[in-house]
Amino acid sequence: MATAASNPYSILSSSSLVHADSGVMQQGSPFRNPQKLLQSDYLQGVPSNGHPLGHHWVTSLSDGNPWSTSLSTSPLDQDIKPGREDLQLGAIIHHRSPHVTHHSPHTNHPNAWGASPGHNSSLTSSGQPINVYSQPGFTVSGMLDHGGLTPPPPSGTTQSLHPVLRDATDHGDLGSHHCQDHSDEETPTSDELEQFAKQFKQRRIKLGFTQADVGLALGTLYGNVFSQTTICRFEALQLSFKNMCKLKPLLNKWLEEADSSTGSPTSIDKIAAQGRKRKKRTSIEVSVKGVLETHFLKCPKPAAQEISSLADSLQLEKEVVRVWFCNRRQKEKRMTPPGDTQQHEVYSHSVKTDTSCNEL
DNA sequence: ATGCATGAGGC
DNA sequence: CCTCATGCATA
Repeated sequence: MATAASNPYSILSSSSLVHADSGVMQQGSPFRNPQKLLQSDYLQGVPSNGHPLGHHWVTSLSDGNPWSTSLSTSPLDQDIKPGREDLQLGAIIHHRSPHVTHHSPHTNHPNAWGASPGHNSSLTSSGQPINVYSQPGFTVSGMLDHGGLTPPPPSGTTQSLHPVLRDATDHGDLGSHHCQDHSDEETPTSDELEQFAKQFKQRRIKLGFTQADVGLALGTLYGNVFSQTTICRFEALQLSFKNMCKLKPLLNKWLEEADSSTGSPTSIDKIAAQGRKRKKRTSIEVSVKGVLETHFLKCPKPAAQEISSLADSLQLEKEVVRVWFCNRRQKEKRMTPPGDTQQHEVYSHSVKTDTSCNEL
């Protein structure tokens, strides 16, 4: 509690220490499946029970369902913004392509991910001609077909996420001519992404690269640097559908590059790690998290004032609480819903049917 | 592998 | 203030 009480940012006075130790590529853990959900991962798995897969997430979020609403809500597809990194030193000539990943301008609201069980039919809201060429279930994974180097993908996994995978061929309202000539440019299906992520990971490990290596390689090869975190999340399908789609082509290219080059000097230049004032990460105690969780179940989107009072009672900064809710919501929207395969017992917390959760 | 955080866009 | 993409720092 007191750890983050009023601790300002770490000062970077004249003795600005540059910890360039970030070069340590430690984990090369070739084994997957460590351990999952260590904390109470809750999950609003309502008492519906029913599903053998038991993943029935986000039903409670009324407006948070991106698989149909959010994607189409965006007036325009946000294209990639190159200048995200703020390196103030011009010593490094970091040349980057203006828009390398500019593939699908719009018309990509594949909502193929986890359509809410209530079957939302919200596309074609503006009457735009959407015709996705994606096959449900299996598609031609036309990637890396280099000789017989690739082992057969373990396609027999029981962990199938997203039970409700609506196929694009189902659209019959505007001349649904499902042509299947897509490979990697068009929006893939969630299943495709899942397969790719899995293959990607195993190839990466076989080739002896760490997640961090890949992230850096992407930067040098295509101008988009990514962190270990992002690569990790990609492999674990913990990104939003849209985000996954964006990253897939890049990773695909890296994969081709990597396995075509036998022992090539994948030397990458490290861009200077710029020191920025970052707030010390607040460590929220488990008990406090439990309280926040409870509140989240009641109301995932508390009003500002409610956040304030909550923060006050928990002795946390308001900003911390606000951010917690933001992150919690974001987490809810990830591709892999918590506990898709192993659904443990969820405590049936009687959620208030009451839509308003303000108590002030 | 993940929790908390930053920041750009958008209402 | 929110969402969304992304990452430092940490368990």
